[in-house]
Amino acid sequence: MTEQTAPTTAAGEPATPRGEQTRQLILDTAMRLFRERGYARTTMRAIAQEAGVAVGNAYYYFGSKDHLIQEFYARSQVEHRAAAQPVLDRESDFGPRLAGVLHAGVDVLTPSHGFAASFFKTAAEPTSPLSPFSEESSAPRQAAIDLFAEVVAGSTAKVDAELRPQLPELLWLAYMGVILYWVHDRSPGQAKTRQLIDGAVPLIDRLVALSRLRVLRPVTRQVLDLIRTLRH
Amino acid sequence: MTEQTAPTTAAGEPATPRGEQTRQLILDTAMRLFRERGYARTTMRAIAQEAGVAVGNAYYYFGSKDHLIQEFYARSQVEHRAAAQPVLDRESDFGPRLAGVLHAGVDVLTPSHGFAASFFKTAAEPTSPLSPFSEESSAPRQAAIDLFAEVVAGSTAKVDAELRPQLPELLWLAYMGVILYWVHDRSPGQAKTRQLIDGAVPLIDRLVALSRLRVLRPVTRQVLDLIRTLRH
DNA sequence: CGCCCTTCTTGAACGCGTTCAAATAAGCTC
DNA sequence: GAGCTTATTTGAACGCGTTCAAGAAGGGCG
Repeated sequence: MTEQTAPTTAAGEPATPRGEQTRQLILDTAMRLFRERGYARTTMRAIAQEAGVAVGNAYYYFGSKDHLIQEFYARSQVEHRAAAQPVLDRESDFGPRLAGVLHAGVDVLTPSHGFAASFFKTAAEPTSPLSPFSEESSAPRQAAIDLFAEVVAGSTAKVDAELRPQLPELLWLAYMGVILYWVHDRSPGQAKTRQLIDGAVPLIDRLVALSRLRVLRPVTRQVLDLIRTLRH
Repeated sequence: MTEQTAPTTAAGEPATPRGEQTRQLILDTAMRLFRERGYARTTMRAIAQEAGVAVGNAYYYFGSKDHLIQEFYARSQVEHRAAAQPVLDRESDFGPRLAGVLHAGVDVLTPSHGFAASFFKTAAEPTSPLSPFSEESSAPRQAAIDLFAEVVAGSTAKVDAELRPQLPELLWLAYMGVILYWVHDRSPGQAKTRQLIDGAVPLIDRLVALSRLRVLRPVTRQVLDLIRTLRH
C-alpha cells in the first residue's frame, strides 16, 4: 500500500509496468528456494505457490526455468562490479588489481556455490541462450569484459601494443576458467580456487610483461593471430 | 537364429549375459535416433518403440537417458584410439604426433557434431557422473590420458624431467579445451577447430621445449607446483 | 458510466523422463 | 518334467517443465 502502484511517467512509456512487483516477487522467491533446496529440487510449482501466484504467471515473466538463472547472472555481474570497486580504487599494480577482481568475483558467487554448480550445465550448453558465449548474454558478458578492461587501463603495467586491445577479453576468458574450476571445486570454502587465483595471477602478470620482449615478439604475434582467427 | 543365444563359458561367469542383445539393440537404436533427430527431440518412448521394447526395459539397461551418452563416450574413445594408431605408427616428432591425435579425435566426433553439442551440457555438470572429471568417467578418462602418454613416450622430444609425468594429463586437458571449442564451433565443417589445433600445437611444442631451459626452470617449477596443488 | 484495448493472471492439460510392482522367461537342480 | 531362483520385460502411474485458451483487472476515452 505504501508503494506506488505502476505509475505512468509524463513520457509515453511506463516507468514501472504494472507487473514489476509480481516479477520481483517471483524472482526473489525463486532465488530463495534455489538457495534453500538447490536448483533441480526447486519446482516451478513450488516457486509459484510460495510466491502466491499461478504457475503460468511465472512463465508470463520468465520464458523458462532457465531464464531465472539468467537473472541470477545479471544480478551477480552487478554485485561483482560493486565488489571490485574498492580494489580498483586502491590498487595500481596489474597483478593485485587482477587478483582482487578475480577474488571479488568468487566472493560474490560463494554463497551460491551449492546451487550454482547444479545449474552450471545449462550455461555450458552451446545452443542455450544462457551460454556465456551466446548472443543473448552479450550484455552481461560485455559488462564483465569491461571490468577487466578497467583492470588493465587503471594499472601501471606496460602492455604490448598489439596485446593491449585483446587483453581484457583474454582476462575474461581466464576468469571463465576460474569459474569452471570453482564450480567443480569441492574443497572446503572452495579454498583451492583461491589458490588457483593466487598461483595463476603472477604467471599471467609475468606473461604480460614478457610479451613486450623483442625476442618473444614473434610468439606474441603468433598467439594473437591465432586468437583473432578463432574469434567469431 | 543364426546367432548364439547367451552361451555360457566354461568358467563361471557368462560371456554374454542373456540381455546383451537387447542392450545393444536399444543402444544402436538410440544412437541412430540421436543422429537423426538430435538428443533433446529423441524421447525414451521413441527409442523403446523403435527398438520394439517397453520403456522400462531401456531403463533396465541404462539408468537414465544420460547414461546412453556415457556409452557414446566410451565408443568414441575406442574409435579415437583406433583412428590415432596410424599417426602413432607413422610420426616420431612430438608436434605432428600431437596434432595427428587431436585431429583424429575431432575426426571421430565430427559426424555427431549436431547432437553432441546438444547434450554437451550434461557432461559439463559437475555433479553428473558424465562429467569428464567425475569418478564414474575415470576409466575412459584414463584411457584418453594414456593415449596422450603414448604421444609423449613415442616421440623423440626431450621433455623436462619434472614436466614429463604431468604432461599426458596436461595434453588431455588441452584436448578437453579443443572439444569445448569444437562444441561451440559453428564454422562450416568445424574448420576453425582445425585451425585451433594447427595453431596451438606449435605453441605447445615450443613451450614443452622451452621448459628445459635453465632460465625458465623456476617458472616451470612454479607452474607444476600449482598444478599439483590444484589436482584433487 | 460504458466501451475497448492492453496487460496480467489463472489452472487444467500435454509430453516428457523416470519408477516400480507385477508378470514372464530362462536356467539350474533334483 | 517340477520346482526354485534369478534375469528380464512390461506398462501404468508419478512428478516435472511447459503451454494455452480463457478470463480478470486496469486504464484511456467518449
